[in-house]
Amino acid sequence: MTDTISVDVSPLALSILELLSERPMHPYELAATMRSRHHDEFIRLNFGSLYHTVEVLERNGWIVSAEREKEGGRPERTIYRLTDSGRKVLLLTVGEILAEPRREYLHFSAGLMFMHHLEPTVAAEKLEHRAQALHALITKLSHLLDELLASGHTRLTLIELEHKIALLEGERGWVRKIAKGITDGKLEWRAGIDAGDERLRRKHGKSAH
Amino acid sequence: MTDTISVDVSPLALSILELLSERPMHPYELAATMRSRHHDEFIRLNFGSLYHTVEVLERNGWIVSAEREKEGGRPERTIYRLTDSGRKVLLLTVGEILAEPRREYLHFSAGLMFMHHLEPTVAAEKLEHRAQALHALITKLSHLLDELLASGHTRLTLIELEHKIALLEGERGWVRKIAKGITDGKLEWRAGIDAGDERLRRKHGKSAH
DNA sequence: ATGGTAATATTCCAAATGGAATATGACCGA
DNA sequence: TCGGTCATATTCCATTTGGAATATTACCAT
Repeated sequence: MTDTISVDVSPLALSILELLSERPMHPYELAATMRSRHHDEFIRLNFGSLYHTVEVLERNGWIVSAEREKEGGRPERTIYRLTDSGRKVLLLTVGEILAEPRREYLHFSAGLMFMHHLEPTVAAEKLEHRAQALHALITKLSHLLDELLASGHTRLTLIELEHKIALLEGERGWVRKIAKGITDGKLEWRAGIDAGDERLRRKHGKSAH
Repeated sequence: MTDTISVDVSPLALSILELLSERPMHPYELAATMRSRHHDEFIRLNFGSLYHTVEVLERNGWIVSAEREKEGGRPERTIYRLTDSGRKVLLLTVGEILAEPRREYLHFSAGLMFMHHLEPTVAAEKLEHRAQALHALITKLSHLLDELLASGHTRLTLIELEHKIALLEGERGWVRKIAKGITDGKLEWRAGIDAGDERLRRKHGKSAH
C-alpha cells in the first residue's frame, strides 16, 4: 500500500527523469534535447532551475552522477543516469498527472476577473484582439503538427501539441462568444453585489471600540 | 507613445491593485477579502508572496502606506492605498492580459508528453479517472455558479467562473475522446521517430577525438 | 595564424514563492 | 478568572526560479 503515496515532482524534474530514461546525459544536453523536441514549449526551461533540479533529483536518489568527463576538448561535464527508484517515480508521476486534475492558475482568469474595470467597448476590443491572436497561433501550430505527422512522427508523441491546439480552439470560440455578448449587450455591464460581501466583512475592521 | 510600454504585473499584484482601487486596506485584509470572494481559486495566494508583493508595489509607487494604526486592540497594521499611477497600471494590465494570449504551462501537458511510457490500458484508465474527476468538479462549480447568480451576483462578476467551467467541459470531452481512441486502438501506441531526432543530435556528444 | 562569433557547459546571484513561526488580542466555557 | 482555542496580523526563512555572467572550445573568414 506504500505505492499510493504521491511524490510531488515538478514538470521540469519529470522531463529530466524522462530524458535520462532514454540514456545518460549531462544537464546542458538535457536542455538542448528538450529544445530540439520543442518540450520547452510545454515545460518552463532555464539553466538556473535545470541545474538546481538535477541536484535535487540526485539528493533524492532518483538519478546518480555516472561520470565526470572532459571529452573532445569541451568544458568538463557531469553525466547523470536514472536509477531504479527514479524510473518508478517517473511512471508513478505520469500516471498521477494524467489521472488527477489540479488547479491551474491562468493569467487570463485574472484578466477576466477584473474585466469590469474597463469600458465594455474596450473590453470587447481586447477580446476580439485576443481571438485573432489565438487564431493565428492555432494556424501556426496546426501547420507544425501536420508537418511533424507527415515527417513520420506518430500522433502519440505529438499528443500534447494536439491537446494545445484543442485548448486554443476552445478558447477562441469562448472568447468570441463573450466579445459578441458584450457588444450586443447580452452580458450586462454592472458590478452586482460584491459590495454585499463587503458589508458582511465590515463587522471586522471598522467597528468602534 | 509612452503608454504602449507594457509593465509586467503578476496576477497577485494585479489583484492587490484591484482591491485597493475599492478602498484602502492592510495586507491581511487583502488576503481575507480575496478568500471571501473566492479569488484565491484563480490567483495563487500565500502570506509570503502577499507581503512581499505589497512591498514591491510600494517601491514602484503604485501604492502608498497611508497609515500605521493600532486599533481595537488588534496587532498593529499598515494600511495601503492606490496611487494614480497604480490605477493606470491596473487598467493597462487588465487590457493587456485580455488582449494578448501568453504561454501557460500546464501540468497536464507534461503528463501527456510522457503518456507513452505507460501501457495503453493503464493510460486509458488514468484518463477515464480524470474525466470522472472533471465531471464531478464541473457539477460542483456549475451549482456554485447557479447559486451565486441566484443570490444576485451578475454574470459579469462571475465571468472567470463561467470561463473555468467552459475550460473544464472542453477538457472533459477531449480526455474522453483520447481515452476512447486508446482503448479501441485508433491512437497507435508506438514511439515514432523521436530517436531520429537523437541520431541527428549524435553528431555532438559521442563522436571520436 | 588570428580574431571574432557561435556553441558548449556551468555557476552565481537576485528575486519570487510557499509555508511555518511568531505574536497579540478576542471569545467562550468551566 | 483562568486556560484553551480561534481570528488577526506580520515576519522569517528555506526553496525555487529566472536570467545574467563566466569560461572553454569550435568554426570560419581574412
